[in-house]
Amino acid sequence: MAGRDANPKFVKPSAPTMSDVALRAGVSTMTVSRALRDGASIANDTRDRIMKAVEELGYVLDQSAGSLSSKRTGFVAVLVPSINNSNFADTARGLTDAMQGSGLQLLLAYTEYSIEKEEELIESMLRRRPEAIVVTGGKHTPRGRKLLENAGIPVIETWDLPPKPVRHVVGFSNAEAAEALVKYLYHKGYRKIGFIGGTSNRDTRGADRRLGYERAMAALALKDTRIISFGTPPISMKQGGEALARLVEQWPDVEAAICVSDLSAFGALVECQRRKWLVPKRIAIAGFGDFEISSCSFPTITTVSVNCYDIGKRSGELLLRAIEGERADKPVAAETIITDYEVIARDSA
Amino acid sequence: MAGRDANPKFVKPSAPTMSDVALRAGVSTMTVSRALRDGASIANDTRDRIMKAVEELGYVLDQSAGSLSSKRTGFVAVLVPSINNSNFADTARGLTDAMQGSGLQLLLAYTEYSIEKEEELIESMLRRRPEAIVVTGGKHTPRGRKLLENAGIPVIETWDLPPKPVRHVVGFSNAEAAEALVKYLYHKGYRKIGFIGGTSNRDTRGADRRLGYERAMAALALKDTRIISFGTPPISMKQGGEALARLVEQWPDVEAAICVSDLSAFGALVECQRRKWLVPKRIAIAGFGDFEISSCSFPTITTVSVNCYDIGKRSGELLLRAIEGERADKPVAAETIITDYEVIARDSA
DNA sequence: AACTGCTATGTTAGCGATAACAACTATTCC
DNA sequence: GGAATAGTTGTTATCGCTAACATAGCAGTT
Repeated sequence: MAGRDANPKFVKPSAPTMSDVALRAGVSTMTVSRALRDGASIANDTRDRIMKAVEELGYVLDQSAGSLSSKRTGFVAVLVPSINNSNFADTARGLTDAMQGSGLQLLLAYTEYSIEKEEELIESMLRRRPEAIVVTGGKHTPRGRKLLENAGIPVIETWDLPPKPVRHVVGFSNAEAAEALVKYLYHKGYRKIGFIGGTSNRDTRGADRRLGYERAMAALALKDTRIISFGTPPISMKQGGEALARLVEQWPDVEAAICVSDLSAFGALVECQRRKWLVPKRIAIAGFGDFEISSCSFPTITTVSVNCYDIGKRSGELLLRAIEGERADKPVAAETIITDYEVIARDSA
Repeated sequence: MAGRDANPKFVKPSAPTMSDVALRAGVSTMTVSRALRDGASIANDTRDRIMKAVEELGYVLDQSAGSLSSKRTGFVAVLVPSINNSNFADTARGLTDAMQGSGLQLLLAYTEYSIEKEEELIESMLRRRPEAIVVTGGKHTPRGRKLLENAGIPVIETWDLPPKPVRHVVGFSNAEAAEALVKYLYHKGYRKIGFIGGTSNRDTRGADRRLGYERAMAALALKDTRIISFGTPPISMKQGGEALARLVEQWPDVEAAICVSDLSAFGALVECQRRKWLVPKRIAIAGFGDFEISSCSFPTITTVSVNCYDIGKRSGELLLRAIEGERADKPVAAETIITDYEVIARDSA
């Protein structure tokens, strides 16, 4: 036995192709092709014979060959900043769910919050000839944007409301949502409100939230902004804690802290617990994103819920319509879907 | 202008192909093909001319066509139970990082903790002719397993140590890790130790951890196991809290609770805070997975760190070697890489 | 001058499937 | 009975690229 396998002329048997199946079932490859998709008219016994041959040979359709001739790859490219962020993971899940049963396959990649990396990924994704592409945010490198514009496929920008969208948009205004949060705190009586975020503008959504904070403060005639920029975005729980420490050190009178995300808000909250400070009595804390932890921590964290899952779901639905439109040579008009956000009042502020 | 566009005979210009580039640069397609990959010998001015044509036409290589002829798709299929779990997200990140610059593209999908769904996904992944496939866990449907065995590509099972692996393995024994945690608690003086997990065996790693708990209890001659099964796995923070409530209701004397994951452990911890119970004085709490929250909560949570990122990273490295082996027609021998786990003693137990 | 060896390019023949059309059977209907 | 119709199956020609081999040109060697 071993000797036979050790045959120096032994060649690895290549995977069976459609012709192998056709030969075995006594039909043409075209008939096999039809049998393996639904919708085609095939005699029942022919189909059975083909399926038997498929089974016996362990044949698996080669879709890359198929898509070359059909010009439909069935791919949808999706770029998110990070997958280690449950917000974007939720969006990815929404997309996946929306595409269930459509035969479409997600091509997922992470930009690591960098538009240069995004440009690179857009190009490598386009090489796979996706039928649509979903990106996060509306800020791209010039070449990145050009690649998207010339891709000849539906493009969806998410998680933002770009002033000049490439085509479709599913998102919300991060600035506006942050403003709403400031106004909520104002309404609750807080005046000396601080903001905790990352150091750079790499995370454009984070930067927009800070902008919203500043705008709202100005609108409410609260002149003294208190901004702590700390850590490379996205900032972690731990960094949120450190940032809080800096905030209260720099402005001991601060009454409330808005954090760029719930993760940093939780870190800030824990820092307070460590100091045995009562939240919100000693200082109020608010987050952004409505992560699971905010509804579960003690005290629960006031935050802005942004329907991450919905962004994905509705992008998926839009994308199905858009792909259908392309296939039927009737491109759908550019759409902008604005998703809800909502200030979730909880115990921390 | 509008009139010209409205031309009923207007046909959407199809994307430029390699021949368009070749024509424009005055070379053959083969030369273009060579110019677009590195490593081939090309005169500098020819390459420049080609690149100029590429630029002008906005040409993007069609890799699906290329891989048909080269028989290298550059895809690596990865199946994880869920992407909304930072443990698996970390593994995915490790894989991505390991594959940086290799030109390989991840095909990621979620099994939702179901091996039936996994089977379905294995098949649809194989249709894309990946060059390797990474799955989570060692338990598959019979057909799923057969598909993996006959795929003719390197297979890596992760996050587990299957008794009969398909081929390569990168993981650790969840049961053993849970045992280690029980022994740690025993060492700290706890005897009445409970376990909190999900209801079904769908999450096989969760089930293995429970098994390890039971084995360790038996080994330590602690006859009374206290197991709460609650919620569909993976159980959430909130469910962890409810499960703790049930645990102490059913066994008021319980001294320590091991939770199937850090998320449920945090939920349990917060439930204690809500009751104003001191942790670990009133009851000790331990988790599993070393999620960020465990190092950041107050008190910090004792847990088992399982090197999720490393599982991905090392899988990626193994996979690169294995793919290289296949390409060179020298398949690498089956490998089992056992990753570390470590009980992280913190404040909650 | 003839040979070797190297680099740069072209030619031909697929890769494995599907689109589009052709053709062949039954069946139905008048 | 013959035409029209519907349902099945086959034929041919790609899809856009790359492997493998062929070839041309040139430098260096003897």
